[in-house]
Amino acid sequence: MSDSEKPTLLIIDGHSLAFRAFYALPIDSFVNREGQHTNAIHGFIAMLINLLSNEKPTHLAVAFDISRYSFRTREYPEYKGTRGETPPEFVGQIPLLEEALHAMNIATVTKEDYEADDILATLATQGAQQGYRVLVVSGDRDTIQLVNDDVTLLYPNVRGVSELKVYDRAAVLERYGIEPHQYPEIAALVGESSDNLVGIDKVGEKTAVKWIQQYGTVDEIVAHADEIKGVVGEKLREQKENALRNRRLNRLVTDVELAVGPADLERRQFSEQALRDIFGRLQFKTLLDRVLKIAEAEGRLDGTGVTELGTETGALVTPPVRTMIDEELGSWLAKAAGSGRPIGVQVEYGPAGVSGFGLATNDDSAYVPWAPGRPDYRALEEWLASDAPKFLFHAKPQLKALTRAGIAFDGLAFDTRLAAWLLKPGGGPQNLAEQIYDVLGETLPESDPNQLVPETEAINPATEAWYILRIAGDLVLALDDGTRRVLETLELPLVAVLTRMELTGITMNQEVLARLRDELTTKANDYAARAYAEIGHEVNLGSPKQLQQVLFDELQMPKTRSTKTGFSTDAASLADLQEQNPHPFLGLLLQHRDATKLKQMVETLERAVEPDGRIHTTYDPTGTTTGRISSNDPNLQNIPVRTEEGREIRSAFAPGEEFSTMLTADYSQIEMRIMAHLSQDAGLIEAFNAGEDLHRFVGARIFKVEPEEVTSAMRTKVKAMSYGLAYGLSAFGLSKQLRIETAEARQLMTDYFERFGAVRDYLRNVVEQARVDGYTETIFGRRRPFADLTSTNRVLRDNAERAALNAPIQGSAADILKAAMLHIDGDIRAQGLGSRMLLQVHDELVFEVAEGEWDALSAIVTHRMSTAADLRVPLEVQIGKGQNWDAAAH
DNA sequence: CAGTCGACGTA
DNA sequence: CGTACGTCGACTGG
Repeated sequence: MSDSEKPTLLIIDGHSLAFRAFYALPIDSFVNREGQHTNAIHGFIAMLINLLSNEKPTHLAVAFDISRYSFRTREYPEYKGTRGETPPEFVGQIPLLEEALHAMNIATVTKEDYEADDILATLATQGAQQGYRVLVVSGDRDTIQLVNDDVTLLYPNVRGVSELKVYDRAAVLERYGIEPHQYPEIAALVGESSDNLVGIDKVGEKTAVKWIQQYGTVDEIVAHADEIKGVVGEKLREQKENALRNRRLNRLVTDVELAVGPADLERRQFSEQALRDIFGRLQFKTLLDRVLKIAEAEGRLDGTGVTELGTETGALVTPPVRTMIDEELGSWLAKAAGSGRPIGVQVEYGPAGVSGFGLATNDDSAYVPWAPGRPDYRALEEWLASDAPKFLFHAKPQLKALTRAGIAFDGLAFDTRLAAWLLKPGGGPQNLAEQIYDVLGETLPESDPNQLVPETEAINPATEAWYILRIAGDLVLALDDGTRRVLETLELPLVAVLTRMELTGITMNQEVLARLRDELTTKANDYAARAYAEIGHEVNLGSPKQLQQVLFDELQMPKTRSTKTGFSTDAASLADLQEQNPHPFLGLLLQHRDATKLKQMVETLERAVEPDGRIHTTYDPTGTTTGRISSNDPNLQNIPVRTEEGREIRSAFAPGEEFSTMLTADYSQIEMRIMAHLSQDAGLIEAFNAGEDLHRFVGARIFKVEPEEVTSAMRTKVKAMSYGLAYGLSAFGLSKQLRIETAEARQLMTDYFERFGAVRDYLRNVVEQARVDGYTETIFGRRRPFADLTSTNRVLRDNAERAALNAPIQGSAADILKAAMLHIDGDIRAQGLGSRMLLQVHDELVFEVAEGEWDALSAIVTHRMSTAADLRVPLEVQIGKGQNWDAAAH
């Protein structure tokens, strides 16, 4: 068979090429509307298009590294150690590139513990044996060793990826004077700086080639080292171990066990829609047209929706699920968990409890049906309870189910949902199927819960576990060091703490709630009746639309701030109306609002009380963009505190029966303290170190009076100003809030910044830095990306600026309390205390205190909260004690 | 019945 | 024209 009749197998080293493209194309010219850099993807796809039209491959695959670690780093930890941290602009491009490739239905191949080069070597070897013309595309010179009569290397120029240099056997002979398979012998002697492989001093390419031509291999050269004269001979004898080690490491593995072979890589049809989706997100208009043109010419568009998952798409092949019990499970676990490799875990559970486990390695998966108390599950239980690394998606609800079933769990080493949120705190996938599509670009067959006889079988937990590992492989590559640190030191350990808090819940005094509900119902009805009397008819006071009718049509009141659907009837607007146009209806309406709002809240809480007499909220550690935790079902982070009536609701939160009292602990002015720390403003730092009332201190400076001369009006203004700073408050906003003239507000801000100039410099700098970096960062290294800072739309840009200004402050405060929670939880357990942490409200923690433990607990909490971070100012903690949440406030 | 809006509780 | 949330009732579109 002549070459032109042979099928052509094209295999590409994905990372290597994407990295070359990254450095070849200007970073700033390729950014999509989300602020994601796309230059590497663009360059890669452009190169791919050229290859498709020039080489017309019949078979195609792109290989990716799964992580920086492989069997080579195990043998030689310094391997590739010279490579610095991934440039931030490169982060996130690989997953998107994979998505784009999947949209084109091009297979991507990875293998745990190996590098992409080894996959290339394996597929090239198999391809050549099976009669393919093989083209290998890689920017790694080690792949020269693969070249032979059937295998050609296409190597990107220094300039980038627009041109590829062809290395066939003749070209290698001409360039290096040796056979391709001998190339690694030379590299081993000379060394390869990009892999951090040090060669032999004084030996360059010339000497190496000479030796190889004479002796053939490094082994032989070393064996005859005595024959080599001069300084180089001496160096060789001294450093021969380097060369031998290099030779071991640069030998590519040609028999990696892969889920696919060349024949599986035949090019396939793909969906135009899927392609448009991803290229649309990347904003690759020209490339989309070019890909579509080629695909159409080749007849590769199938005109259908998103591609189905499975072998026929060229996606990685899902390993078959094996159901295991008894000894088989024990030995499977021992083997899979051997050498400390992580295992993907998906706990299957329902209302009746845990019903099974999905477990997976990269190429194998197992389903374990669960039945409590069977002795043959001991291996599983021991492994679950051990610190052997486990990768999960959304671990918390699964940990809750395990705890309820009495199954101990430890070793949460990765949570793909948490990791995805850290990388993109905006939203991200909520369930596994979404994340599989998001990260891997594959669509799961979804079973319709409404169908009696499902058309498709629900995905097995074992397969889910396998997907989780694959997703983790991709996400790990996208994590920068700071984000990884936040994940490993804060978010992952916090999962167990939040799990305990949710399971513990908080006792409610239901008599108090019932009494409140009665009182509020009476009040609300009373206000409503009196309000109706004022206007002469009934109206739904809860309907903004009907209220507008009453206020602006019937009562002819002046128009308020306009909303999308008319004019505002919110409390501030009604207060304004009351001033301009006093009417008893307005006051009654406001009072009715207050009463009904509180009544609804009480009723919500009553409904939420479970049979144990306690409310179990659910914390969402991915609920915010800044790093805070949110609370829902019910939300216990917005229980009223500002008004006397509202606080009565707090008094219904009580310690459990066996507990003596409640303890609340909160940070005072933590956000201002973080501002002082980050801005290093000498005045503000002094204010906190002086230990006197912050607003009084600041007020004295601004109004140029003695602290004791600061009036309460002055203090109010300063307080509003200080708090507003961290939100990006404008003079206009300040004037509105304080009901003062804009000029006065502007003067206040000028005076403020005159005295605390470093604060202004800091705030400006945060935004500027975020514009350059594309993200902000907290003290602990948590990042929040921002795209709109460079938007030409002023509203978008201004909003982004205020959010960017606030993110490091709010986020750092969140980090600090999280760190404190971890330490407190650790201490409570280490000291074997019975007291329990119940609630977290952003800067406050609530505990129930066991008999006789007040001193121990308050010491732990005070110590751990005040030392949770090392700032330039002290972290002040206030502790309160009382028989309910309200009474325990200070 | 699901999704959106206005309003309002918290830090 | 002040950041970050969750929840409610009314309303809208189907």
